[in-house]
Amino acid sequence: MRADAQRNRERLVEAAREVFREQGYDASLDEVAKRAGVGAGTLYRHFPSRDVLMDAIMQSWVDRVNDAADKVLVHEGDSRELLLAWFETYVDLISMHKGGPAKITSAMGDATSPIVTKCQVLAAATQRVVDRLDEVHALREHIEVVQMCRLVGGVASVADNGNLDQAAVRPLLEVIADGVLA
Amino acid sequence: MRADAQRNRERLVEAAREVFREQGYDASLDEVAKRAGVGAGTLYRHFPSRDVLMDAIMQSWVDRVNDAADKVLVHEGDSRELLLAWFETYVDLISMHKGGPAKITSAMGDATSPIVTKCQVLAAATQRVVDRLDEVHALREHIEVVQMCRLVGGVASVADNGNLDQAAVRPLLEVIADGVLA
DNA sequence: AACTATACGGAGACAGTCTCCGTTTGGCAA
DNA sequence: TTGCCAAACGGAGACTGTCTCCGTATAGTT
Repeated sequence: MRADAQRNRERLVEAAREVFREQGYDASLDEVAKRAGVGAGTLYRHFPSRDVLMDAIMQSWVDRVNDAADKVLVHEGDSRELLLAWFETYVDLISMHKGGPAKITSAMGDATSPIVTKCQVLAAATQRVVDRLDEVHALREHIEVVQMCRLVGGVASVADNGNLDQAAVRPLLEVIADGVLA
Repeated sequence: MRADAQRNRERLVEAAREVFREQGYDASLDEVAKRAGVGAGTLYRHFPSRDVLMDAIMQSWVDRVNDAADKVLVHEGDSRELLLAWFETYVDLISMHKGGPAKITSAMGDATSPIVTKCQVLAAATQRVVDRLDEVHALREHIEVVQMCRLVGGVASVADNGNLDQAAVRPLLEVIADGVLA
């Protein structure tokens, strides 16, 4: 890749991160281009769709997911507490931008989505938590990781749309936790 | 209201019902006006926002919610089956248009939303089911109806966004049911 | 039939998406 | 160093959807 292309790409990702954080996932892409100091054509050449741009933004996010899972797993406490701690972390992780929870959760299990790799990271992290719980046979049988992600993602979507705070989300996560525990 | 205004209003509601069913909640409002054979101004005078139009469309839907609750409540079976039957019905009811589940669920508990009355109907129907279950002390304590609506609404939103079929939704509802049952 | 409050319609301002194509430039080969 | 050209740029503009404004039409009254 040519040096100017590389530079513009980075500028675009940085601008997008900024604009999406400020205005949510539906922010204007022309605004992103403007803020990056490039033409609209350049943006669409690098990132043919909003989702592809989203995916690029999230490169660094992958590390954060894994760190967060590490952190939760060293925690002590019973199975329910561990699971709830992960659920709350999960909600935080996918709620970076307005519209993010719905976006990510709908891509969960869709192999053609531009952000599959990100979903896989999230699913893998959740799998680590599930493995830990399986060691002590804490979970009901036949529960799949994808299903847990959908359930928690659903709660996060509702919270995102309805501007619910953590206190309102907590009891919902408790119901799900109790539902998946044996 | 003048007779022509009345007529146009009805035409608009009918056209909107049609267009939303075909194209989902994000369909073009100018398209609705066109299909109704009126100007855009007329549409916006009658219905200042998409939500207000949505609310008008749903007038007849209210009856269907109550009928559906009646139907579920005469059903025999244990508490879990009753609850699951209602959850599945609930998902169907709020999934009339693409984007509907998220819309309705985010309005749940927001007193300023133009579709509050519709949410109240839904919550009241759910309350009837909850009352029945409380008779036999089937539910865990401290679970609020709004929370159940949010949980099931979350699943419906995810299913709507990700095009999940009933078979994929069922296990998610089971987890929620097991989580709220004592 | 005349009057007027009410309602209508659609042109057009505005905003966002995305493409097309003339122009510029980075990097390489001579 | 120079010349070349594939690669990349930029932004005008086509297109779509939202919503308003105001000149025009008419329902209902007197």
